[in-house]
Amino acid sequence: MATLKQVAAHAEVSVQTVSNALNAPHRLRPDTLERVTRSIELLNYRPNRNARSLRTSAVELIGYCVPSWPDGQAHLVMDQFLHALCTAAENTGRHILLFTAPTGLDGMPVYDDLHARRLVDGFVLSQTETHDPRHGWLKEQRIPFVSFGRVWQQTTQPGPYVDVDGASGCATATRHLAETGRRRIGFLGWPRTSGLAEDRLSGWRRACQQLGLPTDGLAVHCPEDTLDAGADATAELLDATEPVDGIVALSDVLALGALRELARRGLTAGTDVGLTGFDDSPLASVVSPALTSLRQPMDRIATALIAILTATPGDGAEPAAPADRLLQPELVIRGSSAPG
Amino acid sequence: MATLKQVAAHAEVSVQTVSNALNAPHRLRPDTLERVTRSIELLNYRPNRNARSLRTSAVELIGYCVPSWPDGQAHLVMDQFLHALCTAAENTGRHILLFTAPTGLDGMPVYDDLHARRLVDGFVLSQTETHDPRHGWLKEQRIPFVSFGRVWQQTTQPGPYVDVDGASGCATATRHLAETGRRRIGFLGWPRTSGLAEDRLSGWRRACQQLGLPTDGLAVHCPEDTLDAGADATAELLDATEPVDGIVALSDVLALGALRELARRGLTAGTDVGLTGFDDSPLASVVSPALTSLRQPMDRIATALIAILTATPGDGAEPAAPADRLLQPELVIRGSSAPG
DNA sequence: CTGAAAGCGCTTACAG
DNA sequence: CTGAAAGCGCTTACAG
Repeated sequence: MATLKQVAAHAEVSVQTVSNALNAPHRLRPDTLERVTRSIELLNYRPNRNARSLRTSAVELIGYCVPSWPDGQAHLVMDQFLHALCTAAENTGRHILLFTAPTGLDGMPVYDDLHARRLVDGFVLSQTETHDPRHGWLKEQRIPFVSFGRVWQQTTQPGPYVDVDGASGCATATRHLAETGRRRIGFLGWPRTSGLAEDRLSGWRRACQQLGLPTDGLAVHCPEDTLDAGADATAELLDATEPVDGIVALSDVLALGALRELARRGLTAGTDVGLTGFDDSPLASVVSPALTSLRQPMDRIATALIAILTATPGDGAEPAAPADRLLQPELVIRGSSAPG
Repeated sequence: MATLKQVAAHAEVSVQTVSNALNAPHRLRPDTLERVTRSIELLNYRPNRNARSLRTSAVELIGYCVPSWPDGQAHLVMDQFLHALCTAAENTGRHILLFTAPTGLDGMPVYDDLHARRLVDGFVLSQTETHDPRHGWLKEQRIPFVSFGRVWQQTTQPGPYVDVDGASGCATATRHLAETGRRRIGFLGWPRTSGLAEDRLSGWRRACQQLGLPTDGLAVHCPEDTLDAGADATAELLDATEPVDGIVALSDVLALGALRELARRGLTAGTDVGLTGFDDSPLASVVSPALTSLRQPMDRIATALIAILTATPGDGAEPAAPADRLLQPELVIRGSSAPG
């Protein structure tokens, strides 16, 4: 492995000049730059990142805690997110360092340690929970971070974030069902203690109200995000005196539960009942009829996360406008919401 | 941030002694160690990893290329694999660095660069293709790596690997179907140019022969790993003069295609036809009936990968026996193979 | 068992 | 525009 010194000797300049050729080429005279560049290529020189990091105390590495899930509950769009995050990081010359940590406050010593030992410059948080305690802790420790997802605090969000506009997404899905002729559209949600659930619910309610459609008794709060819960809630909506003809589900899993319950009753999604999910997970295109779902714009999310995390205070690209932090999901229309 | 120097001053010893307290505590007198340890804790000292890496030229980081998939084709068990890999790496004091690269030989400059700049010590390869060119290239460059998956070369495997015993797994699945009363068991595979497909096919064939069951005309090679391909192949097996009553599918996706085709014909998996998949992906437990599938032992795979990659030549833990490199998948039995 | 010193490979004021 | 020198925070032979 060639070093800076060897390149300098080969090009007959000082090491400082070689360093400049790499990091501030405009400081060199064109002919010097040319000569140094040739030596660099000839010797196949690559700067040692550890030496650089030691000097600059920036490692260009971003920590991401790989979520663990209770048995079977896979994170269905994680590979999309990770790929997007990786690409966005690489576009700024950085990389993602993966680690595991206990959930909640118990995991914070791990974050602290990675930062203190200078394995990472900062963190991207995801799997953000309602009232997630990590954000406040990191902020207090002055450890750089950015969150995918809001903590849904009453007060202000502790630290920067990017999120998907779930309310707007569910409103879009609701309007879509209305446009395909549905007049009684139910909502499959989670318990109201979840900020995310509340947000998506509000979008459905707002759209219904604007369209003059009923909402009373049409929102069911599933105790957990499982097929069974989704199926049970769907049964409830179908057994009502006035059954629904459309269902906006807060997640693909709940929507799949709805799909199962419909099939069990001999009903067809898309024909008898319009149905939409959320996340556009791999499950959505696998079922039959395929599931209409709201896709999170992972590339834009990742780019925004990295941009915020790596923004140097005072470079003008300061506090992103709220609109930049709340990205719109895209409705991917499939058979489950075909015109009835 | 406290440095070694500051800790040394506080404990009234040399920096060398503090370093030893951390890396070779047995060299210190107990009372010295005690005093130094107290200073370390008091000052909340954490060794700077960059300085250490610069000196030792080992970064304790392992590169993993996050796969990108053509639209929709998600890597359904990637989150399981990544979590296991992360945990295994952390158990040896290491971490995973994520990166993206073009597939095949085109990506090798990225690997080379990460290694040359000392961002990683080596690589874990997955998504190993039949005749994967990466292995030979890395070996030639003397860049440390270990592969999840075999390259299926005629000659010897270039470099160390860990893999799942697909042949044995499919034999197990076949015997399982036979035990539940199936007598005519088909196989849903991929084209025979795939080493992995050939391996799994051989397990099915071997088991059928041992059980005295027919195999002639019962293996279908699906052109691609999609639901449609699986459904078409299943139709072929069911439309034969003597239709099958059992199906071993090489992947969960193909099995899901089979499930769809069965349902379309009013047949029920588990009752009319026994069916198994491979991977135990999140899809398996979501469909109805749920899919019996072969689960890859991710924790053991990851542990073996890291152990092989980080084995220092000459520490006795040398060449793993073939048995340690070929792990057995576990048959997770669900409704699709319920006794008929 | 403990310490003084060199050095890993860079970057960065500071001179010239 | 270019160079000599200091220093980032560690570890590692080498003495004592």
